[in-house]
Amino acid sequence: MPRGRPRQFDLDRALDTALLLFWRHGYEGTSLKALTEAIGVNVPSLYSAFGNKEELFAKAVARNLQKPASYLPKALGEPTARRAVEKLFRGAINMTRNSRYPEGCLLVRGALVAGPSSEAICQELSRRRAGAEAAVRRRFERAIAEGDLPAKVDAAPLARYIVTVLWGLSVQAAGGATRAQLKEVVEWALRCWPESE
Amino acid sequence: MPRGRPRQFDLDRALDTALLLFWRHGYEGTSLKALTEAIGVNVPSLYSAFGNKEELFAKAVARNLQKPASYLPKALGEPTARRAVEKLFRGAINMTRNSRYPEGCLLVRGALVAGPSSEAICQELSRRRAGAEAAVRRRFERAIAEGDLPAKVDAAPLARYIVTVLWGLSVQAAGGATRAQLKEVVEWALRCWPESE
DNA sequence: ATTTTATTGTAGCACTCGCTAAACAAATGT
DNA sequence: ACATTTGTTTAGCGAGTGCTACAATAAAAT
Repeated sequence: MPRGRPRQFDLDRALDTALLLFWRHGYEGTSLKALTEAIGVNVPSLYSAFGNKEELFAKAVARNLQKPASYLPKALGEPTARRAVEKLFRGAINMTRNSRYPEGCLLVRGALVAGPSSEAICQELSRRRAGAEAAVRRRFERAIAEGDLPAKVDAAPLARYIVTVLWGLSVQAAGGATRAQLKEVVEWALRCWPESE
Repeated sequence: MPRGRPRQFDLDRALDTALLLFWRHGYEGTSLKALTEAIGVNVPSLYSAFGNKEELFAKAVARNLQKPASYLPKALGEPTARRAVEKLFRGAINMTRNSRYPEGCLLVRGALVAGPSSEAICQELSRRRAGAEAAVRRRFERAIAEGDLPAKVDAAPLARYIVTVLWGLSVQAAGGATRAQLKEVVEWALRCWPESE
């Protein structure tokens, strides 16, 4: 056991409920009062554990990518690019319309825009989205090298298209689109797939 | 001339600068102080002219649809559904990457999520997005009735797919995507067009 | 000239924001 | 027993939030 007084709340549980709040109301829409009340802890305890609101948000984003959004790396592990994208979309819909989570992706809901004081948050999320896009692009580059995708296909624009649909699905989900409706969108989105022509 | 002391600022100009601020920083990220300073007017004048912050936002949204986002009804007036969608995407990119405007669409940037006090704003924007989707759907229904689109095509899912890409483009633009990159996305998005099969 | 009507400027309301200093409490180390 | 370390509690800071009461001002109506 460590030296001083033991912490009276679970760090991971606290981070999970913080994640849910940020996910639902966004960075600016989530107040410290809401956070501390939901976690059941006082403000200084939260600060000594996670730093400040900005750091807490960053850690919540990291946790989001490890747990609820872990479908992305898993999907990209599929043997073919086509199946990877299918699983990617399926995973997105699964997370995006899940009773345990808010509708849509934290990377889109968290802070697409913000006041002058929270611009760093926007940029952080923007980088994360770009990271997801890059991961998809690398998977397509591999698929091209393996002959899985036609050599004439350019990986970067295709990846950008796929994640554009992905972010669009988040907006739709945030607006109340049902799982079936999102599936229909994915069906249309996949009709342009290179192999099918 | 009306009865009392004449207003010393232009209502439309004020609404335009309010629109730009809401557009850039979102509803929650735009403070009354920022609004009044940018417009060059005191708080009570703003309130007597527009009501409160929420009403001002609603009027800014309405103005946005009349001016910067007027490309939507114009695009849907094109003779064929295919050309309508092409013009829709082109108009969206034009607005979304325009030096005069923030990057992306107000309907997505304004308030995708919000704190408990601003949920009405989210719903308002959600309704507006649904309205845009419905307009596209009706255009497709007309196209099907005219034989412009194959009869087996279902208008609603196709419209939902198109606007999903549209909202996705807004997220991409907000993240710094260039005009050329967005055009590449649109190219991919249009490859699934029914006629092309 | 006076009254009426509407906007403007000043000041400040009650409240929330993110955040922190200081005292108290509970564990370990010597 | 005592000091040390660490977390919790209480209380409150300064700044900012949306909003409004009130008096001063500028026009039209009488």
